Amino acid sequence: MSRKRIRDIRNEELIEATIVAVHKRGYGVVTMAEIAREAGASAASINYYFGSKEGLMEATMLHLLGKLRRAMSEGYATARTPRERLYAVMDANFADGLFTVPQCSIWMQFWANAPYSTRLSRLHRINRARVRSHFLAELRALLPADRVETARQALQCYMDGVWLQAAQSEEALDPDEARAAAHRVVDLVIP
Amino acid sequence: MSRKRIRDIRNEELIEATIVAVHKRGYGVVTMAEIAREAGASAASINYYFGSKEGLMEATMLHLLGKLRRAMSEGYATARTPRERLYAVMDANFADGLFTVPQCSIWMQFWANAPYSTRLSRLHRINRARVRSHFLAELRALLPADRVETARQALQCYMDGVWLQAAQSEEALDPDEARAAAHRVVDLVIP
DNA sequence: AACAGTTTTTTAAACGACCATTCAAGATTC
DNA sequence: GAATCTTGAATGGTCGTTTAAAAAACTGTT
Repeated sequence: MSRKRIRDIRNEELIEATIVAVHKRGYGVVTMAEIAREAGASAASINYYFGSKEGLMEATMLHLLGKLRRAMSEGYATARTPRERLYAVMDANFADGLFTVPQCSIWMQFWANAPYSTRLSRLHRINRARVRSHFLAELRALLPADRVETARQALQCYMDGVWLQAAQSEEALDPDEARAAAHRVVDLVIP
Repeated sequence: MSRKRIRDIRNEELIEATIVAVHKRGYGVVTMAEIAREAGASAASINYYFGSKEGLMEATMLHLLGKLRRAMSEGYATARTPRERLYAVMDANFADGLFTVPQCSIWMQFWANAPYSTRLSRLHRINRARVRSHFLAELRALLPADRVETARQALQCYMDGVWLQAAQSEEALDPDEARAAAHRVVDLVIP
């Protein structure tokens, strides 16, 4: 039990260090040594835990996807109407613990690199399909059928676009404001 | 004059090869040798023309930005009403010669890497500001002042989001359909 | 509490591969 | 014959991964 715990703690620490290091230096050029320094460990120990650099990156992506999935489940649990659930999908993407520059940044990097890794692109496709089906389910209850698809594209692309911009930001983000803006966009699309 | 011509031809060829090679292999991992092979030249000759890998990448980005700027100017020239000009901004982003998988892909890669290069991020900021001011100018003529900013965010982020998705596509893109979808989104936001 | 044996964790150093860039010599164009 | 262009080979450096050995953590026994 205690043995298991150590492994989990190290995993978490190394993944957090990966997020920070990738944000600081960029996915393409960050080195194992830099990630290790960020975590106060050695490059060799990262390989001990994750097998390879690619394994570390995949684990980091899984970690972020899990965070996003949990944030969305929580929101869904309390939302009662289709519109509230639509807000909830948005809010999950702009949740306090998720909508930070380093995380938007690393998400962008993964996104850009997903086409070159079958494992990453698989994770990516699954996540996108889930968001998509959530949007469709709620929009069908709010709009006539012939306007659902356009609204879905508008909202889903909006979310992606906000993250894309956020990754470029030089100041800290304001999740509250982001959620408020997202609600305004929802209200614009579905009066 | 003829000497000048050769240099221009080579520049163009090498930049096109760069776009294809970066699309195939990824910005972070593509090598000079791969770009050279794509162009049917040697890695050394790329350095002869562009000085360094970073110089080549910057020139490629400038090339793409120029394309986008020209596409937008053309559209603006014929558009007569604010709504038509709004369509024109969208159409420029989804123009036939621009909205292809390799170009969306490389754009994404540059985007992801812009924060780590002062030169790239500068180009990026300038382009974004120009698109933004175009949007604002037209939207102010179409909407009450208190709804302009929300509409601008919705449309600009939508554009970014579409590119982001397009970069992941495994099939060829359909610029016609993309423009039609963009028009529908404009109509959704500005009834 | 102390100790010896076992397992898990850590890292310094070595390895091997890869890559951007330079350079000098040759090819091409004017 | 001079200027421009091209490239094979050499250079110098970087990085991911492996390895072997040490350190630390744990276990059961006395």
